[in-house]
Amino acid sequence: GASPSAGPSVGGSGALRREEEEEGSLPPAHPAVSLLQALQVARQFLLQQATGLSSPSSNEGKQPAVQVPVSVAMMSPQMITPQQMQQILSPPQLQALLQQQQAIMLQQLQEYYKKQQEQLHLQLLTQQQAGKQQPKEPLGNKQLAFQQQLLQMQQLQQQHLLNLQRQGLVSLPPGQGTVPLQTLPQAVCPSDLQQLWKEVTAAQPVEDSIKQEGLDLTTNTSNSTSFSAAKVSPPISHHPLPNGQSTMHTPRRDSSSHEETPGSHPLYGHGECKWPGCETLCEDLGQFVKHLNTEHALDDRSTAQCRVQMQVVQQLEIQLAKESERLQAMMAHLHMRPSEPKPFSQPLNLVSSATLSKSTSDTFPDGLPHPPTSATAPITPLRQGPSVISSSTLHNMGPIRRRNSEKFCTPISSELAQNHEFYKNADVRPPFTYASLIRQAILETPDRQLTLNEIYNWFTRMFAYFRRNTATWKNAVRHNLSLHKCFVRVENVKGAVWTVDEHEYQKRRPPKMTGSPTLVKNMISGLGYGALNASYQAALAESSFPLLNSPTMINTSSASGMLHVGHDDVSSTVEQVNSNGSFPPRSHPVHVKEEPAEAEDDSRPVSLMATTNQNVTIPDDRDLEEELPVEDLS
DNA sequence: CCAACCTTAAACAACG
DNA sequence: CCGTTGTTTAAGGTTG
Repeated sequence: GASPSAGPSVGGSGALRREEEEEGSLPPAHPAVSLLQALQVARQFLLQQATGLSSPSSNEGKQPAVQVPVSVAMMSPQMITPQQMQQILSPPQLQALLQQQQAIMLQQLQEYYKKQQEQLHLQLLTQQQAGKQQPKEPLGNKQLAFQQQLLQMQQLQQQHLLNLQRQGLVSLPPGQGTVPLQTLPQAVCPSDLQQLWKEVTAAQPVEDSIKQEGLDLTTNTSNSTSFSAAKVSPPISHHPLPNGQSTMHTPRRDSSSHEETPGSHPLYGHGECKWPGCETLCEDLGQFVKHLNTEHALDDRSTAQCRVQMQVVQQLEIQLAKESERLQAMMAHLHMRPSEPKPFSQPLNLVSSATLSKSTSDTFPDGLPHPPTSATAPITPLRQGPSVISSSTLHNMGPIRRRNSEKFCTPISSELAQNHEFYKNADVRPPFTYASLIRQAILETPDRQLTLNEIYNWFTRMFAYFRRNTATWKNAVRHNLSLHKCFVRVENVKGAVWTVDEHEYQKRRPPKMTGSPTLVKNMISGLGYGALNASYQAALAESSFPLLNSPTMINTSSASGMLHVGHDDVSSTVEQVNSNGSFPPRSHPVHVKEEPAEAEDDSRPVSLMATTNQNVTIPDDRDLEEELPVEDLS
């Protein structure tokens, strides 16, 4: 019995190590996988809401009890991978296609919304009647569940539309539940509304109208700016519903806030910038506009954010589909027939969403110079998506492993910084390699060293995705730690910690970046338009990046500062930035090798987190756990 | 088609 | 003995 590949090989200590290890790419997500992810997101989302998002996880080791039936994985349909499409089609074709696709998607989505709403209402009505006429105990629970489902649907819709708005996919939803008809921006003609309203209530014709609207979106190619006129409420993405809440919550609630802001901007609300990840305070619209143009111009960062945003939207769409499916199953189970289109009793989000789009696009908030847009202009044919990122988005959402994206387009820290909220809650796989993630985790800490377990915790804390298959990714993490030279293990009092040898880590980057003209070309065609420069900056940023939790800092000081600094000095930059995090100036973070890592207690746990996390849904008990453990040997 | 990368899986050792 | 931490090796997939 000779073991096939048994190779305990005691001797070789790292003999095989390649000198240039990379972290460049991202995980190869298969189409099926991505779908699976989406489904998982949906599930988790629901679970979170359903459980009132209070998961009593006291220790880091245990997962918050979110179990996702693997069975879901079976449901992945066949689909053409974006990658394949990319191979087959030329960039222009791709773009056109993408555009088309989005239009269709939107359209379908809206129809979907509508139908779902109808059905839901029907259900409700039926149920209520039934409930009145007969006590029917057993139905109680189900009904609750139902209503919850309904609420979730609504939320989803809201969220989705908001997201669409945020990225300019949709001009603006007049009603959309959050905006009272009266306060509709001038962009929408009342007449249009009325007509649509009629159609809507007529139930049948609605689809047609929606279709028209959907098409409208596409045809409307000439107008470049989409995120112009809109009074949009700030993303109310996460507000979990109280568990058993049964009443239909009218979206009204935030409508008031809109009315308060006269000449508003979709990205501006409550005195702060609503750009994902950025909560910069701006006193007035003017200031905000200025801020927008300086901080969120067309650069790599914005692009990346846009991409993620698109991802979010996609996830939500899929999620919605999934939930709807589920809902139907539920209804089927309860012997309710979602047929017979019945006029609903109250304005539905979805309806209003369908309403929108029409004329809105040309409206332009006067105060908006819009330099970014102009930069985007070259991409004329595209209109409905953030064209700049569209193609890259294509990569990004699919199975494609865009190794370049990390290096060229999306600095991990930047993307993370802006979207950690997203990754935290959505079960999507972060587009970074394990190596870069690990590094990020380590660099984030004041001492730049973490125990394995702390790294684990960081993963689970920062990414919903990593709350799932722990065995797998933990193994991968360990694997990466061992494999890459840039990760240095340091013996410590309380065990061993891992540090990053920035030098090593950086070592391989330059060759990669300059090394392949193909990549660059690809990138240009993909990202296009001035992204090259951005890529450079991205690489820069990636190399030197710190905390994700303080968006402000990243937005301004680090990002801009970085650009000016020059890539050679990354390390110094790192130092600078990190000093922000308040840690004892350690002269050579890199060569920590033998240090016992004396007293790194620097107890400043929450400080960073506190800045941004208000609405984080996930209770990190481990957070404390993780921060404290350091030996407070007084 | 190949090489380079990355991820995943798994065997195995050292340690507490 | 078990679980964690580290190391290695191998295989499979993607990309250039």
